[in-house]
Amino acid sequence: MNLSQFELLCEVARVKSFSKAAKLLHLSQPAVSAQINSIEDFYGTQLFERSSSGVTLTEAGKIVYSYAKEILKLHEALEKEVDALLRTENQKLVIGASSNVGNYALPCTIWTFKEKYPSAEIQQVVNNTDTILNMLKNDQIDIAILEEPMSNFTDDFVTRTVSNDELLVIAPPREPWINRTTITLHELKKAPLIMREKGSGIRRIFEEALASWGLKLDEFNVKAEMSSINAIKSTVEAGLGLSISSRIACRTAIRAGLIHPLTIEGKSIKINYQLVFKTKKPFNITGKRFIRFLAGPGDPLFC
Amino acid sequence: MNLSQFELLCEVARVKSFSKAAKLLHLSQPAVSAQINSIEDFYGTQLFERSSSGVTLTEAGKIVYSYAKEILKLHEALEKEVDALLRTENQKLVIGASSNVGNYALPCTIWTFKEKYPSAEIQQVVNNTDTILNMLKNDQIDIAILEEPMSNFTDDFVTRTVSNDELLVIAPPREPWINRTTITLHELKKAPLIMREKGSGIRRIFEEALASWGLKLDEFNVKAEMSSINAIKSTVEAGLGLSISSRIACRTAIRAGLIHPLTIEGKSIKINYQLVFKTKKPFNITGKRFIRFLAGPGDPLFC
DNA sequence: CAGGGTTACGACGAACGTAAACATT
DNA sequence: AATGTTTACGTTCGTCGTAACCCTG
Repeated sequence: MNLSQFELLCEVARVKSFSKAAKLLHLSQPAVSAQINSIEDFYGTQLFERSSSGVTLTEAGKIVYSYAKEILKLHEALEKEVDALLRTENQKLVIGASSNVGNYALPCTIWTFKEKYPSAEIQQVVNNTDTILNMLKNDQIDIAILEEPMSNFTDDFVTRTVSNDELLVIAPPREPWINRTTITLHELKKAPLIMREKGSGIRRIFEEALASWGLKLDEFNVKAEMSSINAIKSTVEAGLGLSISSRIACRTAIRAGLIHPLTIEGKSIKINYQLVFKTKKPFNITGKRFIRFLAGPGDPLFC
Repeated sequence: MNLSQFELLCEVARVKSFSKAAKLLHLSQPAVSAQINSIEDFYGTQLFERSSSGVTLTEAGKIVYSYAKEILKLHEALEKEVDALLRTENQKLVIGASSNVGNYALPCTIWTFKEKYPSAEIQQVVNNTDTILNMLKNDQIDIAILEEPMSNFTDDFVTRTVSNDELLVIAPPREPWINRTTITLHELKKAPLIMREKGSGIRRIFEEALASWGLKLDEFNVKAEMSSINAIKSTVEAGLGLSISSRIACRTAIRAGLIHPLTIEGKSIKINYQLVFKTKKPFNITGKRFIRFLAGPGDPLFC
């Protein structure tokens, strides 16, 4: 038996569904199914009652569940104690992140991480995707979290998808947009558009999406280029144009009614956020833990 | 992290040596080394101080060790509870064993096993190797423990070595043997010899050893064939001849001074005791546990 | 027929054993 | 030399994801 199997079992028991647990653990449903089967095989009895509307713990399952929680708690305490002992050691980790990730997602992630590992010293660097990538190459940062840097990557780097998001068109919250949920590509081409600067991951993803539809950014009515997401939001809010943003970057502004989100009719532009680091990097304990942490249950960035 | 890794760590900590732990856990030394390395990597710090005279726990290692013991204890309690819940279920396991194993090794093994899993119902069948094999084929027993049945086996069976032993020549504890520790092949060929019956694993192993030296049993002076190990020992003790036996079958008689062990000069005949079961066998919990148990630390048969 | 769980299968990585190297006494 | 650990390498087995399938409301 494996601690991660206990974690899986606890997650399944908590959400009462293989498929939901699979999503939360970043696994496929069959993988969860197989793991549960192997655990049941280990204890020689069924632990979950399967039904078409999810699963429930059997009597034996309840026993295993309660002990599994205890064991995991004990192991967390173990990690904390080792942590306390090594407090004097090098626990520093420098994380670089693109604007979207660094400004809107990562702070909460780091906060959760530091709650689990209080002695970790994390330094955060935010810049646009290209700049962060260069810093990673030059060893100025240990690890990066970026919009999917696609294939322009050598074997020297490891990438691992940790979350996903989508691109939105953002508009001022008034006519003609306020009562619409979509915008046609044709409309978007004509509208005044504010873009992020070159080197922005969001901009690149948008351009790649355009390319896949046979379009180029030149054909659009780009009024301004800005490197600050806040500046863009303010500009859109002021009604000076539309822009492109990730959902996470504008979700609070949307909730506050400051800007209005639109999707492009019939299209959807997904973003994968990835962890990137050098293959040969010898991480200290904080680095190893942070990588493990991002692989754990729940969405590490949208927490 | 894995429970078996905790077990390995505890074993290493207990015996303060990678190589000794490897033997006790039926692993190679490099395997233990690699596992410890991977555990140390997980916690981000060294857990054992290596020296040429074994290993000692570091401060961090002591912490991990104490928690590991707790976690394993908790997991044993978990198994016990599941066990109690399933007490009404089918917990029966029929184990067949050859004379050597069944008479001299298995009783203690089963006793230890039942101490760990009190609800297990184990029935033991003892007969010679060939008979036990036939019973296994006919599903009269669930599992067999035998002298290595070599290669005369199909894919339908799984074999797993669980312990080893050696063949001895046993002699009466008086002249001319009492002051000797070895016997030449030439002497053995001439001496009156008492053999186990055909179908005995011990006899087959002896005959195979002879064959590897270019000899046949016909060339020996076989005075009698007996199917009872006790009868053979009594006969040897009475000075009526020499015989061949496994060390485990005669160790108490040797300790009591009733018979005298000899090895064949320049030769050594090893015995591997193996667990054998049908590949497709769907074991109940007792069966699974028994198989796991035999793979655990310590020599399961010479306990 | 849609949501949820299982089965089948190919790919990848972890763990093992063997053998050889290396370190210490 | 002997004992004990590490490194190197090929093999095997476990775990994963994809895709197809099956069951039930």
